[in-house]
Amino acid sequence: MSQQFIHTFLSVDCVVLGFDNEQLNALLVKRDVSVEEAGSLKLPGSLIYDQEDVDDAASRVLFELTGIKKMPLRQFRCFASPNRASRAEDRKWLNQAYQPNINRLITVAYIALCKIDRKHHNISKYSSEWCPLKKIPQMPFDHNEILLASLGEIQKWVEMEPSIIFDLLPQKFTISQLHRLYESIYAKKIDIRNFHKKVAAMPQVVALEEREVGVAHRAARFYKFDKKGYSKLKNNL
Amino acid sequence: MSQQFIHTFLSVDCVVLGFDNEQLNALLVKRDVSVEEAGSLKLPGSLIYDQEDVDDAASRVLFELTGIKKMPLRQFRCFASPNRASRAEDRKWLNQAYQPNINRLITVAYIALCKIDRKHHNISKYSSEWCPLKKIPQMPFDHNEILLASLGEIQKWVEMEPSIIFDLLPQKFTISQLHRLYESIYAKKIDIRNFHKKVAAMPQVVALEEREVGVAHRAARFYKFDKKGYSKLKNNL
DNA sequence: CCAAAAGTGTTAATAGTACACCCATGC
DNA sequence: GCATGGGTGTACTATTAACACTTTTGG
Repeated sequence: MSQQFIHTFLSVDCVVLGFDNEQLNALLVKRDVSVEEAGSLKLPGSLIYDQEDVDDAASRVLFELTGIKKMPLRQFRCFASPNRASRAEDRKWLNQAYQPNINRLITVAYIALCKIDRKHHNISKYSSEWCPLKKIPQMPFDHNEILLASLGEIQKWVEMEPSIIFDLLPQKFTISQLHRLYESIYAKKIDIRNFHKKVAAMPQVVALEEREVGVAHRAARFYKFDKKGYSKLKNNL
Repeated sequence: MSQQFIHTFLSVDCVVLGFDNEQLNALLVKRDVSVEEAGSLKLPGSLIYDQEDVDDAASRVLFELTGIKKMPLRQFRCFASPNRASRAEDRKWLNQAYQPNINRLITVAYIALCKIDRKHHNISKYSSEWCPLKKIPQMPFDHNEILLASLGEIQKWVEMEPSIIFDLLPQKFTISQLHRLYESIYAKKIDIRNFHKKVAAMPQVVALEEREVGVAHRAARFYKFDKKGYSKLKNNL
């Protein structure tokens, strides 16, 4: 009776998104062993420890693989198809990277938003790199599926908690950066005049005196996200 | 090295909500062994099988414990605190119900919406019963926490996919039933006249000729949810 | 002076909110 | 005839969507 129940390893995988003023990028790690068949780039992820909550594991793994700390991480789904780790090359890699005879692997997927200029040290045996969403290669396991699913989640997340979008932008940003970011996330055109109006109505976005320099057109004004103003706003609801 | 990674059982737990024209109820199961310390009512849930996806496991477990089939089930979070199954009475029950030495248990939580008049057979060694949300007892593991978390999810779910709310109502329902249901889910008063207007603007809610009989006041009109009209509407977007 | 992106207002349509009285029925 | 819940309309406000030209700057 008892062996019919699953007894398994559990992993976390993180979809870390960054914005390069043009498009959304995902942070992928390069595996040191060459498993060409399934591609060597994958989502940052690893097995969780024995006495560890999954949420803690996600933070830890992200730090270990990319050097990134204190990222807002959001759990969004458990991927548990019985076949998700059954391709020969994936099993081979699991055996090399962890231990033999991992028969099945269930993963809990997370999303995180990251400033793309943030340094991601290459701490471990992995190196990490930003990859534009349009150029995502074939990845091992169901990582392509996980990434795809995460894109729907981020829209919902931003709608629920609009302030997180500023985690994708540098400290100082222009309205058009913010505009392009909104257009990327919602994957649609947003009228620029209505957008200015909308931003003007956000007390947490404050204009700075500083402007762009050295651009071959009218210099754009910089804005910053005012966390304090934002929490005040929230508390007054 | 390898023993630091978790190697664990995995369960699913389902929060099944029903509406009795007054308030939301959760479907709980009664355990056959008496574990009084932690209460004998719990969320329907069980371990998943070796070759089973978690989503499939949720449907199966719900059927096995309550007799309910083909419920829209929505995964909403993985609960994995290292201590969630470490209370002595919970471990004792796990040992009795499944097998000895389950050291830790990670669960994937689901929400489902159910017509409360739907018969839930008492198929297994469990019997199931509806329990008003205001009278939920102390439950084992972190089931109280899971139930609480699910209530936030259902609001979001209904906003995203309003048609699911009709899964909580009988085939024929009155506007005030629907009204009370909205008020329960959003936990706030909704103006009845504006509500009538809102319902009138929903092409998928169609008025029937039939009315209530034998009530000590003006008889209310019945309405039904027109699935076809609804999908047509969605496809035209 | 030209290319390139920044910045700026008005109007119309839609959705949401507030609010109070008469109607039908059983007892 | 009275208690109980069913059903109805209007006016105000807020939000969203559509739409085009002038400004600044570097080259």
